[in-house]
This record gives sequence, structure tokens and C-alpha cells, in this order.
Amino acid sequence: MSTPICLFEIAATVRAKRERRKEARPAELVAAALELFVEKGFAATRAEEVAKRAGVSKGTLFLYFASKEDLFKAVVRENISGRYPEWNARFEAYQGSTADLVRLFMRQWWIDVGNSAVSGISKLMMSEASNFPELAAFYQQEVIEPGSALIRRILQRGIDLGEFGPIDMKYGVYTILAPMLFLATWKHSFGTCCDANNRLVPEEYLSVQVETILHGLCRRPPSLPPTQETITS
Amino acid sequence: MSTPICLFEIAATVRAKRERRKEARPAELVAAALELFVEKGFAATRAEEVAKRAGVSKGTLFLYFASKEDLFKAVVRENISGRYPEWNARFEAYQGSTADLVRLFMRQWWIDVGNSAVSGISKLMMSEASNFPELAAFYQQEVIEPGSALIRRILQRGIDLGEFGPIDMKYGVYTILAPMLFLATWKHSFGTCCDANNRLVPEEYLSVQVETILHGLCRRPPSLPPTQETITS
DNA sequence: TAGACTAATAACCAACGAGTCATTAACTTC
DNA sequence: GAAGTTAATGACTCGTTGGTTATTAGTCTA
Repeated sequence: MSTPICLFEIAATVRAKRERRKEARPAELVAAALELFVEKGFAATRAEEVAKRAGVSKGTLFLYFASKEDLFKAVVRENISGRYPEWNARFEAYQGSTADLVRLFMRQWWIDVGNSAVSGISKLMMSEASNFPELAAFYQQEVIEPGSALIRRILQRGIDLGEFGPIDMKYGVYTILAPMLFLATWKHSFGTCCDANNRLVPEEYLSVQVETILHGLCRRPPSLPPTQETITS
Repeated sequence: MSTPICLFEIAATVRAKRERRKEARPAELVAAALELFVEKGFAATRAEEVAKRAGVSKGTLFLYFASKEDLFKAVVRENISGRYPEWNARFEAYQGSTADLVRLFMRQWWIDVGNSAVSGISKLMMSEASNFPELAAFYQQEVIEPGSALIRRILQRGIDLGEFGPIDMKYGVYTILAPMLFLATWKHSFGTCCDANNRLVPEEYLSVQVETILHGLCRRPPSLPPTQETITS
């Protein structure tokens, strides 16, 4: 049996070797960047640390991405904008009631975004938009606009089918958006660093939020089937 | 008449003069810090710039505050924690319906906090909590806890008076909190830097949010007076 | 295996920023 | 108005970091 020292030497040699893997580098750098941006935010993430986590030197990072901002844009494209076609398709195919569609939408958002590293990007972007206006504009266009449009279509469906009352479209979107983005923000701020004894459980939080959005806090009779007229007095 | 040059010289002399104003400095530094923290966030605000805006040198800043974190704590105490007694008193004296109390609470929050620089502190804290755990713990204790307690009391009042249905207290608080903190965050991120054509009007946003929270999106008969029983079928 | 091509590196640069401290000068007191 | 007290200053230290570039070394071909 070889000595531990020998094993270490082999490992060290293998690791120390420069590997030329032009194809794989960008994806590995983007993956490392996602992790670190989520952990620390955009400004606080060090280019060198991203490189280190991706197993390359800082110089290599700047070989593939012109700047830190450029790297960030790649992270957003890879993880969010690129996935809208899939998301849109899923919700447009839905057949059940719109109340259930809203429930599905928020549950699915939690699975795909909220509970993944991606939610950290939403939080980061809200945090740092004002310090990085160019990134903010990019994100607004690539992420916020398509997302709002999707929510708008869901609400409109509820109105068209007579399930929802009249809704101000401009602000109605925030009714859905705000609880989700708040969760993303909270989860990555106070959710992780203090408040340990009274920790917010996202699934329960979202469930309470969605039912409140649909039915309100005030007491009320059981909700009416969509086709039945409301009792006017 | 003296020459312009003379006037300049006088002005310069007056400005250049060192003023010894031990009493006024801390408040002036805190005011300058509030502005800059709100504009740029905690990490991105430069101590020297705070000093400059307060009309002193960086050395003077550190004469009155041991560190940047210390300065931040002073900002929070001066502008938020110190004002809870007043806020609590106002809402505990309220006589009308709890639905109206919730409306009043959110409107008043907008006036006192949301529409003032103070909302920037909430946003900042959510943004940077994870990078500054000690500040986060301080804020949690001095601001978040008392605030949540106040909301909890309002909801409990609605339940006790039979105006609200049963509410999960732990998550019900977020029903009120999330739309407000989301607004604070949004206003200081995308609200100011892009989205200019479709700008969110806070008063309208809050109004839609509060009515949705109270009554829900789904169609329903006119809400029942608190004393009347719900129709069970 | 020699030579060419280029992926990868690491040393380097310039700018920045929190916090310090020896020096300066505005008031106060006698 | 001289001496003492201390508020205020700004030059300095020391660590940090985005981005650059001359150099090194894998890999492929002939």
C-alpha cells in the first residue's frame, strides 16, 4: 500500500496541472458566479473568488467575460431569461379554475425560483439596482417585463372567465408579485442570519399569502361559483 | 464698493474657518449619513462623503462615531426605533373598525416611513443584512420585532371583535408587512432607476394592496357586518 | 519530437477606502 | 493677551480589488 504522502503528491500533481478546457470554462464560471452573487451580492463578490471556486485564475475569468457586469448578465440569461418560454407554456396550457392557477403559479414559482439559488438573483437585483443602473435596465427588460406580462395574463383570464372581480391591472400584478419578491428578499436577508427562533417557513407563508389574496382577511360567506351572480343585498 | 475678488475672499475665509460645534456635529453627521445610506446603501457609502456632506473632515466623523457601523446604528435609533412609542400610542387609541384601522395603518406608514428617507433604511437593511450580521441582529431587535408586535396587535383586535376570520398569527403579520416592505424596496431600486414609463404610484399601489388583503381577488357578496354570522351554505 | 498555437497563469497596477494620529487653531479663562 | 484646553484637520497606513499583460505550458500536427 502506498504511503499517504504519495497519495497527496499524486492529488497535488493532478490538481496543479493546468487544464485547457475552453468549452467548459464559461459554464463553470457562471455556476460559481451564481453561487457567490447569491451569497454576497454583486458588489461584494470578488472576481478572484469566483475564479477560485470555478478552479481557475482571475485572469482566466476575464479571458471569458469582459467585466464583472458581463459575467452577471450571463448568470441572468443562463438562469432566468432563458427559462421564460418553458414557464409561459406551462401556465398557458392550464385548464382548471383561475384561483387554482394562481395557487399553482405561486407553488411552482417556489419550486423553480424561490427555493433555488435563482431567488437570490431577484433579491440581489432589487438590492443593487440603484448602484448599477445598466444592470438594472438589463434585468428590467429581460426578467421583470416578461414576468409581469405572465402574471397579467393570469389575472386577465380570471376576469374574462368571471372568476375575479374587476382588477386594476397595473397594480393587480403587484398583488401576486409583491409576496413572492418579498419572500425572495427576506429569505436571503433576515431569513438566514437572524430570526432563528421564529423562522419563516416559505411554503406556509406562501399558502397564507395566496389564500388572503384570493379571499381577504374579512369574514365572508363561502365563495361563489364563478357563474353565479353575487347577491346584491 | 469692494471688488468681487474681495467678496470671494471673504466667503472663502468664512467657509474655510474651522468651527467648533461639538453639540451640533453628531446630529448633522447622522442626517448626512441617512441621506447617503439611503442613496447608495451601507457598504457603498464612503465615510469621507458623509463627512463632506456634514461639512466636516473624515477625521471628525470618527471622533464622534467609533466606526461606520456605529454611525449606522445612530441613524436607526434617531429615525426609527426612537419613534415606536409615538406610533404604538396612535394605533392603540383608535376607535373605528379594524378594517379602517388597517387602512389607516398603511396610509400612515406611507406618510411617516414609506414616503420619507426612512424607507430607504428598511430597504438597505434587507439588502445588506447578510453581509453585516451584527447590524442585522441590531435591526431585527430594535425595529422588526416592535413593528411585528404592533401589526400582531392590530390583527388580534380584528379577530377579537369578530371582524376578521381566524388568522395564523405567525404568517398573518406578513400579509400586512410584505406589501409595505416590498414597496420600500421597489421604490429605492427599480422604482427610481428604470420603469419610468410605467411608474408605480405608491398611494395607488397601497390602496389596491390593502383592499385585496381585506377582501380578496375572488368575487364575493358585500362584506358582512362584524356581528352577523356567515351563511353556512 | 519539433514547432506552432493559444488557454491559462500570476505578478502587477492604479485606485480606493476605513480608520489613525500628530499637528493646528478656535475658544476659554484669568 | 497669554496660556491652556480640546475640536477639527488631513496626511498617512495598510489592506483590498477590478482589470491587464508578459510569460508559461498544454495540445495538436507534421
